[in-house]
Amino acid sequence: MTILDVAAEANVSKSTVSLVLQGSDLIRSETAERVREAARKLGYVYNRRAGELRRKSSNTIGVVINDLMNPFFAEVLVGLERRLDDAGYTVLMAHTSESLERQEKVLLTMREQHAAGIAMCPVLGTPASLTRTVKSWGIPLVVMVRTLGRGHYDFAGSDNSLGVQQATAHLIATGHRRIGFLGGRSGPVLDQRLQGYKSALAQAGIAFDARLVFVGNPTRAGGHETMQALLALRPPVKAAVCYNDLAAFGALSALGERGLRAGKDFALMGFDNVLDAAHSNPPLSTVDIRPSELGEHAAAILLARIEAPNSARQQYLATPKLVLRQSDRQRSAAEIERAGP
Amino acid sequence: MTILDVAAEANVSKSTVSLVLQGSDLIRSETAERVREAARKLGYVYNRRAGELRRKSSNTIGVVINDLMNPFFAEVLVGLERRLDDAGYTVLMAHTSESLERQEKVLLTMREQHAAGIAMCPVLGTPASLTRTVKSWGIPLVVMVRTLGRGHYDFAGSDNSLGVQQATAHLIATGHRRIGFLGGRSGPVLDQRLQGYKSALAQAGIAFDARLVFVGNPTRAGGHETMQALLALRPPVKAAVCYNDLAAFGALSALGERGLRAGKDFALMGFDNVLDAAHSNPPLSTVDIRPSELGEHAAAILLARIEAPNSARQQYLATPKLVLRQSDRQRSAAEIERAGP
DNA sequence: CTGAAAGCGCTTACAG
DNA sequence: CTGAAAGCGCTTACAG
Repeated sequence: MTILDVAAEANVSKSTVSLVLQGSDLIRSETAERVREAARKLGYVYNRRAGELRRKSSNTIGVVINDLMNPFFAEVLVGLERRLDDAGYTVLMAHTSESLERQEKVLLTMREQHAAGIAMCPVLGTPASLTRTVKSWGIPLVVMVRTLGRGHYDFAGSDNSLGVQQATAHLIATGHRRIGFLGGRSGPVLDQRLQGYKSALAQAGIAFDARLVFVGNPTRAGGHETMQALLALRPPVKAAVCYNDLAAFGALSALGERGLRAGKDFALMGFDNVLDAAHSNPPLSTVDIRPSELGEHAAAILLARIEAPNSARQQYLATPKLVLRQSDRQRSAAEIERAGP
Repeated sequence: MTILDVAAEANVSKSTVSLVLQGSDLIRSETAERVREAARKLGYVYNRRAGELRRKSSNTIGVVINDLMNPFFAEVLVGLERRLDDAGYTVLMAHTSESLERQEKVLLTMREQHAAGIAMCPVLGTPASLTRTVKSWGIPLVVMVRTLGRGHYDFAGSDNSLGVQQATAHLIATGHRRIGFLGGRSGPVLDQRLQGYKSALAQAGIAFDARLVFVGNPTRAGGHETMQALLALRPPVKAAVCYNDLAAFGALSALGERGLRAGKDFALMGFDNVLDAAHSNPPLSTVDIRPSELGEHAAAILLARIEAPNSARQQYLATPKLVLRQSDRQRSAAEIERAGP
């Protein structure tokens, strides 16, 4: 079932069929209608592969995600996909599970498929040179969430430093001076967020205390563990900002196990504002970087790059916005101090 | 940069290059090595599109997911992708957001791309005839999670009725007789789960009370709302089984807002056992259907179907297993009754 | 073991 | 406005 069959059915040449299928206005409308009718009748389906081979173009865009289990990335992906779909592209999704090996494999596949572009959240430990490598393949690339060195590449992410600074400053403003930092694996994002934490402390004239920083996995389990460690400290710490919402959820769970409740006995801030944050127990106060919007911006950047391969470098940095729900509320620090552990 | 360039570089014909690239043993190893060396030197990259066009085969498998924001589906997807990747396939992922229109569009794209197979969680309201339609395209299909009528198609899902029955029976065994059912949008899965709820009640000689069933969205927000509605009932209800974990998380949140805690003041059961359930506040007791394993089984079924298009119908129904963490624990029903609302 | 030739299903100048 | 012809980069019988 090819264009030739349709041509025969409609009594035209295959060029005519091709033109009609592309919506060209070179063809008289009666002829076009006859062709469309024939295609419909025969149940013809376009062979995109053949078309793309000939035209040397592609309408698929590769998206590589490092951790789908984290709702943050799932939300980014959904935004990205929505935008790409609207633009008529198809997404070839690949999941790397933080494995560099898988990432390389996946990138090769996308190259073999002649992806029209690639959007990727690089795996931790990705060499900064990767942006150049992909560029050398002639495939437009947008890096998401995690920066990849100081190179010259399109990027969509968030102002991590500013966000954590705001969260920390908020906690300070409500009376806390000993504030923990929980979760986060080493990488550019952790560096940036810790940076924000430190600068908020500095601005308030509070000395940075490395013993209050607990690095772990940026997962629920990691948040749970690090909160347990934090709670073991004496004198007790009553406030913390988390690397991300996922860690905060784990922290909420650890607090609950001790009979403590964020928003009453403890002040806790997340980061990301994933959808789940609105209905955690208690609802999480966090830093909103609008994940799905981030994905949409990444898509827009990539599409623009495809249009204009040599235009200036593009960048989207979500401006963080505090959203205060319940986990940060509490009795005043003085009250908590009086109440004791 | 094609096979012809490599052929020239290695002083062989392009057929030879093709054979070498396919790992054929028809070629003398010295020649093969020379070819591989030339390819490496020139930075040759295989044009999969051309190869597939000629061979009339494909190594991409379409995966259509209805709701990526639900971690359950994200986990299914991860399992599926892992297995497909191991088998050398590439996944073309599409997200339908419960839109029938998008589902049709996405399916057409997969057809145009000549997907080697399709794995899909159908959107609510998908006509049962879809399985036949896809079959008529000659594309192997495995349906996941939601059944599509009584047709003859490969399926991977879970025994929903049995799972909810176990959860409900567990609550009954711990002394409850008035048990709510929360969340779930109408569709085959809800029917099956409600069925399990009813049969557990029936087995215990408890009359079904429609006023205890609150249907809503199978989301956190839905769980939150329906729990609020349940809590408004008089006399108070102290136990509920949820449509899924997501609804249970929302329910946990609603309880918390009232100063209630599941596992102490209320007995709550989820369904799915998503990763998050281990670290919710409190950790959720639920019905484990091993989501990522479900995805792996779906992949295996699809791969088997691709191998043997005419073999017997395949089916995987995850056997549910109760996992009791904390949300179901509580003072005995008698104690709760005595304590009052 | 290796090469010459046809063909997968399209698109795109080029004539007419 | 429409058709004949070449070609996208591969694979695969078929000779030799």
